[in-house]
Amino acid sequence: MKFSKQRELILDTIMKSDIHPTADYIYNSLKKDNPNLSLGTVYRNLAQLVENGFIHKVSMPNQSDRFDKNIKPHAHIICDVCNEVYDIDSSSIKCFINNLSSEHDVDISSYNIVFKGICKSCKKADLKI
Amino acid sequence: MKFSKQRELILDTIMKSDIHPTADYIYNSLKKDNPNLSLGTVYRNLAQLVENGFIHKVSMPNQSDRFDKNIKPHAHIICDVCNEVYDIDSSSIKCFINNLSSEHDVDISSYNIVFKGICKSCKKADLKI
DNA sequence: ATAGGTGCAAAGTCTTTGCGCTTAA
DNA sequence: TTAAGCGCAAAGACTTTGCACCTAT
Repeated sequence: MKFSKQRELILDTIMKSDIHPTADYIYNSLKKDNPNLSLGTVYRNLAQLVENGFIHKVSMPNQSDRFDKNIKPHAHIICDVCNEVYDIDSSSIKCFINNLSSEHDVDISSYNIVFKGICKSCKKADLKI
Repeated sequence: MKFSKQRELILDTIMKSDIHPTADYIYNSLKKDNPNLSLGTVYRNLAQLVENGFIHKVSMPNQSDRFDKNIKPHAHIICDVCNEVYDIDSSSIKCFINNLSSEHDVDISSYNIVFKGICKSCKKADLKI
C-alpha cells in the first residue's frame, strides 16, 4: 500500500472521531480543507483500510455503513433517542459466541451485532424530565 | 390493513420458505404466475408486514435485506461456504442481552445480529474431503 | 363511496467503477 | 519509470415514491 495524503486524512478523521463516522461524514469533514477530494476516493480508501485491518466496517440496518477505529471485535448500540452509535465491549460476547458455536455446531469467524435501544446518557436525561 | 391478493402471496412465499428470502427473490418467485406484480408492491407490502409484526426484516451486511417468518427475536449466521442464512436461536442470547444491559447501563429494545462463519452442513462436508 | 392498494416508471440513497491524469517509491 | 492512487462523472444495486387507476369494505 503506497502512501497517500488522502488516505492519511481519512484514517486520521476516523482515529480522532468517536462517532463511528460514515463515508459521507468523512468526505464532508475533509472537503472543507481539501476541496478536490472526491467521494469515490473516500470509499476506495475506506475499503482498503478495512481490508488491511486498520479500521472496521459496521453495517447499520437501514443506514449507511459506519467506520470504527476500534478493531477489537465488539458490538454496537444505536440509541433510539440521540441516534448515536456506541461501542459495546464485553467479555460476555466471547462467552456467548462460544456457547453458540457448540450449541449450533458452527464455526464463527466474524460478526456484525447492532442493538437498538436507549443509551446511558439518554436514560439519565429521561429520568430528569 | 385491507386484504390484498398480492400481500397474501408475498406473506405466503415467506411462510413457506426456509431461506430468508429477499424482496427480489419474492418478486421473481411470484412474477411467474402473477406477471403484473410489481417490485414496488413487494417492497410496500414487506414494509407493512414488518410494521404489523407478521414478519421480521434482517439486515445483512453488504447485501439486500432478507425477510424472516420467525418473529421470535433471534440471531442469524450466513455461511461463508454455501452463503445460506440460518437462524441462531439460543437461550444464551437473552442472558447475553441481560448482561450487556446492566454492564453498559442501556435499555435494549431490539437487535440485528449476523454472524459469519461456516454452517453445520458445510463443516461436515469439509471433513469428508 | 372511499380509504387503501396496485402497477408503472421515475427518483432517491448509498456505493462502485472506468478513465485519463498524477504521484509515491 | 511505473504501479498505485486520484478526481470526476457515470453507472450499479437496492429501495422508495408520485400518480392515475383499481378494489375491498
